[in-house]
Amino acid sequence: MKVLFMGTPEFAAVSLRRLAKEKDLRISVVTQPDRPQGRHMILTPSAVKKEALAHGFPVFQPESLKDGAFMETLAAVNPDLIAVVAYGKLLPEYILDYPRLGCINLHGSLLPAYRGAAPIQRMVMDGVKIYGVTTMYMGKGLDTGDMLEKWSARLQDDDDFGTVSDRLSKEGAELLLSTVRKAEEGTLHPIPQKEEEATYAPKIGKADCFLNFEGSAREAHNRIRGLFPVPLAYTVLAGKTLKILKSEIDCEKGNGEEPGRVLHCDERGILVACGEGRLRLLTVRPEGKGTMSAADFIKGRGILQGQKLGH
RNA sequence: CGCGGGGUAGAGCAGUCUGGUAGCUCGUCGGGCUCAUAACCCGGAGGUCAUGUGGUUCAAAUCCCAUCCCCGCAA
Repeated sequence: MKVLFMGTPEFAAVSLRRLAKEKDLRISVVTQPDRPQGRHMILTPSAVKKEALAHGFPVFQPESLKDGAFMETLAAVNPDLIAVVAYGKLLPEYILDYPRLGCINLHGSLLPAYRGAAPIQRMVMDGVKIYGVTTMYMGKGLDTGDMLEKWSARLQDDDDFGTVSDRLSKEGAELLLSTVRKAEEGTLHPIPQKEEEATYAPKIGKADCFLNFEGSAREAHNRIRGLFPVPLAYTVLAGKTLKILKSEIDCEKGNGEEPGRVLHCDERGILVACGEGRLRLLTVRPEGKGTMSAADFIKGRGILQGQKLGH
């Protein structure tokens, strides 16, 4: 069976790696063009491209899917099925209609909740009870297609974006393979999404990462772990950004203290008043410095107690 | 070559502008105080100041040059 795999980040590369173990699949890969990335704007290939090259799969990196050039590529590859995982662009209708067995997408949430670009971060930031992944036939809209298979688990207190993403990429890869096999056999049972239950998970922006402690301690804690290990939540201390990597909830009840005020500093961390409850910062990264425990941050910088975080 | 901050004792920092004996907080080791202690007091050990056996100088953590590494912004 000829499969065209479309994906870009590491989350997608895990699925590609899994499919690559299936010797009967003839895989071609489409991924985003290399982009200048990082501190020195170095042209960097996507995680999926690296994975594809490691297996010797043909790789295509069209700037656009809408012009004629990609039509020729599609015709040349002539896939029986297209598998899409976090590719980063909506597919035009002619592609959706092309493969005989359809276009199957792996999405990082339990649809119809958290449609969109950043479902995993948003699930953790919202502190959902159950998280999961869904495979679906791709529709014209954003993550609107009929659902095929799901996998889910309970969100643990110590989970963060990193652990959940890691788990979902692995379980999602198995789920995608399962769905691909069932598509091949013709044993899938598509279930339409209930539009009225749909929610959206837009891309994470800078504003999503800012923490001013005005919400509850639990909200702040969920934001911090939902953004760990990237791109990280941050606040502002004395005019400089302070990234926050780890935290714990000290208490959840309101106590009328000014949000963002540093109440106490000791070897356990930095205790901060929130709109509701108190949060203890455990691991931070000051501007221009490396990651350090909050206790280390306190040393050498004098007392932080009474200072205000967030502006 | 996108812009910028940083690399000093096990950890976190000051000292660099204005070259001249290596400092602070904590940890660690020893001693003291105490019914006792994570508290307090006294003392000790621990540093080629990222790298170059680079340049300038009577003298370099400090000024100049090159390289490596970490981080913030931007994308």
